[in-house]
Amino acid sequence: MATGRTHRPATRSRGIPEATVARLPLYLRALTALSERSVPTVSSEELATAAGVNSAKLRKDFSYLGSYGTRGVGYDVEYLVYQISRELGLTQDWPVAIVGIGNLGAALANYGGFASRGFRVAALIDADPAMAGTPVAGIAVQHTDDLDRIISDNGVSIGVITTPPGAAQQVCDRLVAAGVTSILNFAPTVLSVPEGVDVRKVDLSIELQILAFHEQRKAGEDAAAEDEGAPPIRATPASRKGPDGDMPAVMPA
Amino acid sequence: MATGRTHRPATRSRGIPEATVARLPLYLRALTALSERSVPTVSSEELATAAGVNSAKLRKDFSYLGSYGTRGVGYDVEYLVYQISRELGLTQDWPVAIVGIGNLGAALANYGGFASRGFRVAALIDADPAMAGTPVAGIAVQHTDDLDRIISDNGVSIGVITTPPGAAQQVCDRLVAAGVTSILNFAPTVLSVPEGVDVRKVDLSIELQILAFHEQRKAGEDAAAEDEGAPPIRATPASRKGPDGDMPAVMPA
DNA sequence: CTATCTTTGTGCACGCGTTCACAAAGACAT
DNA sequence: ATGTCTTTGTGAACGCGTGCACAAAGATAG
Repeated sequence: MATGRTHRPATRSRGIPEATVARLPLYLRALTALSERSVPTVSSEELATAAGVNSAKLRKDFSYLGSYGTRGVGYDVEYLVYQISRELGLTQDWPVAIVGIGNLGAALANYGGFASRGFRVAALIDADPAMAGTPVAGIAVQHTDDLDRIISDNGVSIGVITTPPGAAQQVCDRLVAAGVTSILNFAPTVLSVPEGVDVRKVDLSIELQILAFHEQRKAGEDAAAEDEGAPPIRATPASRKGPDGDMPAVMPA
Repeated sequence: MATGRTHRPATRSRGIPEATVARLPLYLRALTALSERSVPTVSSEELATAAGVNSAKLRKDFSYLGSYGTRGVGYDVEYLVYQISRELGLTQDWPVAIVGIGNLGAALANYGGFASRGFRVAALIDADPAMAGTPVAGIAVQHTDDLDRIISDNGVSIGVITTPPGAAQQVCDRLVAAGVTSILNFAPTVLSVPEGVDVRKVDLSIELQILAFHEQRKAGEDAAAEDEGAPPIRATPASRKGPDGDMPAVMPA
């Protein structure tokens, strides 16, 4: 039974803030584009606009990595690409395992941007025996029974969960038990992991709901101010699937 | 030429902080699960652990919505589900258009959690003429040429971009011109949008890179402290596709 | 060698978010 | 009616992240 520990563990390992780490990939992408255009140097102002951030923020971010700029000139593109890549750990190979080869899992396996920077889809795992052996994106799907061995054999430390929500926690536990210490979770579930395991979640539904909130705010400037002050009596928002009609209808406040 | 304005516009419309808005979907999900189990009330402590957050944080979040709890008892599940749904704008229907029906776009169209709460896939749009008319997830794909009309006819205000990165900005501009004011961007690009348009990005590559950073930190406690102090001379991280061999090799610091 | 000009690196202040800790409020038993 | 007990709601302190504004550094020209 996993105790609800979902904190990101030891984010601030030493120095370099989490917010900066989250922006480094943005900088790296912009720098790579410049590198492909053979641009030798770039100023903080140019790079900041390319990455969509403030220039002061960018300079402060880079200051955590070291003094890699030249005053009056800017930053050397190639050198900075290498430094950020090294800092992010992209100079080494990261075998990744995707668990749950449904629509989304298959799409991720086929996603080109996946393997772009050091990440390599090392294994596809699914619980459906009928899928075992089926090639997806040129890789044969393997069965969940062999999960432990697959993770070990390939030295996978990063797992991607694209299973239905009901199976996510179980898959997560098995991945962690097999040695995975970083998990990218696409299932709409709160995963409980032991200390030392990182979990990042990608949740379409949440993103849409946040957008809907702002959208409502934008549209609500004129109309839709109907019952703002007086909350409606209806304690049943819709026909919820309750076993009996025993819904509270307390209506506090 | 879009000026690089990627700030989230007017997040703090009135009251309710952005961080709280981002957590409301989590609470809603946990509450819905409780509702389906016909649990009448729940304490902040229980709900907090179910949602994977701190109980004090949850109470403060709810305090922004109003005083919906009963001291000594907790929160009424059904009532809270309705209040949060209303606050997030989930009581109304949100037609969504997905642009770019590749692997990812098709997966999203088939994604069940999409239509779960008020969101309805109203249109699928792709630039490939060969795809026009092809049904994906039971919806016929339409061509980009009709984008403007499709958005208008269906009253779409939320667009999802799953195109290749090169086409993302152009698609974004067209969506905005057609009246879309909220965009969920899966393309690895920094989108420039005018004031009043919300953009949220989902970037697998960035998530993986952040995980790799922490992974490297975890693994780097024992070994991998090789050349920390002395950065390598190699200014060319790999064989970059430069037109000529004119790479700077400046090596500052 | 000196002056000027550009751009970095950063000290500082401010605002947001998180967490603690506790008083107020209500349920429940007697 | 009174007391006890549970749980909410929130004031206050703290820490992190952001942005301003400027001094230091180095390039470049004369």
